[in-house]
Amino acid sequence: MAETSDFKAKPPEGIDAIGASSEGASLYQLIREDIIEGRLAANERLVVTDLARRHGTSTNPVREALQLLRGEGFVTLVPNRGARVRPIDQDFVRDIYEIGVLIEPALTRWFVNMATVEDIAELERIQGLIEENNFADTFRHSELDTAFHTVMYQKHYNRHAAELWWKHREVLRAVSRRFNFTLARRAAILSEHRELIAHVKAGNANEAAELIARHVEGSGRHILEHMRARNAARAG
Amino acid sequence: MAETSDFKAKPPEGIDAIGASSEGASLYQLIREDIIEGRLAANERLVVTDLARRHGTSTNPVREALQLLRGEGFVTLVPNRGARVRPIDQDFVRDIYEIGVLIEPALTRWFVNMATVEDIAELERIQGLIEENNFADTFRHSELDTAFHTVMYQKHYNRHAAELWWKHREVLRAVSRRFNFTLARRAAILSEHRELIAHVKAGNANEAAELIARHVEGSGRHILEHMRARNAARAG
DNA sequence: ATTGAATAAATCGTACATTGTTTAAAGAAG
DNA sequence: CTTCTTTAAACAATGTACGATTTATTCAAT
Repeated sequence: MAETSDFKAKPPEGIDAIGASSEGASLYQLIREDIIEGRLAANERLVVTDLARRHGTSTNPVREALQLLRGEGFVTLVPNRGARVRPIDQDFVRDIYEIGVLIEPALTRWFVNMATVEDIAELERIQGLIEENNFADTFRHSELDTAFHTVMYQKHYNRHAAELWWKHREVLRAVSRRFNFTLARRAAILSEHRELIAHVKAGNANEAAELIARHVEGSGRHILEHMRARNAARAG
Repeated sequence: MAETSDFKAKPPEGIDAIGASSEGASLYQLIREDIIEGRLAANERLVVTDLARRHGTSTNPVREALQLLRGEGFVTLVPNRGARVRPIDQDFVRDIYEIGVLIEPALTRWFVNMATVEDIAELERIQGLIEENNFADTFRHSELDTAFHTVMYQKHYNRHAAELWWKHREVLRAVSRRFNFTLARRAAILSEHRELIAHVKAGNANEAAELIARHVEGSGRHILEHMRARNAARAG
């Protein structure tokens, strides 16, 4: 019933019901995307009047969007000196994937103990689509992969943890979109997902948690290596 | 040399260099305090014009402060319907202390491997003050206890994790300020701190991490039990 | 009692005034 | 002539005021 196109990755239930003013909401999203997609350079100044002109609004919605982004950590503000893009650099990526390594195993452990037949079927269905796609369309892979993990975390009782995961996920997804998956990483992703499903079916919570720790660790390292390579290429 | 009064708990280095406008900054802090201290009821409406009048400013700084608070998760906003206080209830507390249980052991493990003689001396000094105070002044205990853990986490390379810890810590501190420590909890805190110092001295990272997990778990449960008791008292 | 229009209230966007910061040019000292 | 200081003007952030739009409330009529 759920079809291919359903996989525009959406946040888990009850998360991030964006509530800025209508103008502000879109502004927030636009600026935020520009930051995590890398269209705005690290530490670039965000001049309120410029942004307002560019988006055809007055300054007030821009100011509110910037405060919102500051609260979420994507922008730094110095009094009377305005806002700057918080750099999404290697440190940033390392910080958040390391937090993922700590949190996701706990979320996974709970999921394994609570998973229904439908949950497992859904995992297998998505995994089927992932293997069918087989990294041909990397964007699609990213969406499917996110959907896979969302199935596991979306019902978790700890909404803070799930929300944190989602926020970090969005950043990592945006960053990794700039790179290609290595063959080794592709193989690891597929086998780890399959193994994970097996653990879920068997109810092996601890094994699943351990596996997810490795999975997240591997994903994080993969992204970091790509970033390092690109930085080296730029420097050289 | 550092004296008693030094222990107004301050955030670790490089964290939360508050950067709203001067008016906005104080507004942000005031509203935020009102929320986590419980002076503003759960789900209470935050009317911009009221807040502006009450604090003697115009509406714009208030709006920006609210967006900032929304970004940090203390306020919910619905377009065209304004802001409400996000309830800091048992779920909220459980969520964030559980995240602490996952993150703090990792921070601790790193600290144990990196601790200098000065770090350990500082821990012992603070622990001395904690035992000297012996919960006579509960506010002072709270400050000292926070300082104790800040020594461990402030130098950690993962600024995101440290920042997260600090944000959660502030909330838990505010909530627990409304309750008294049980005798059992007092004993546990003192002995766990002493044991922790011993582990740090011996370089037992794993034991220290395990201990911190128990420590945070115990602290969280303690707060939750108090909240439950009070809710029961209110209902009955 | 329920619906619907009138009224009140609050949010949201725009425009503007004020204050602080940055830049660049002119002048003084070496 | 170069370098440093001073100063003024452009620039941008912050705060205020106000009108427009949306939502909530009241009260009358069926």
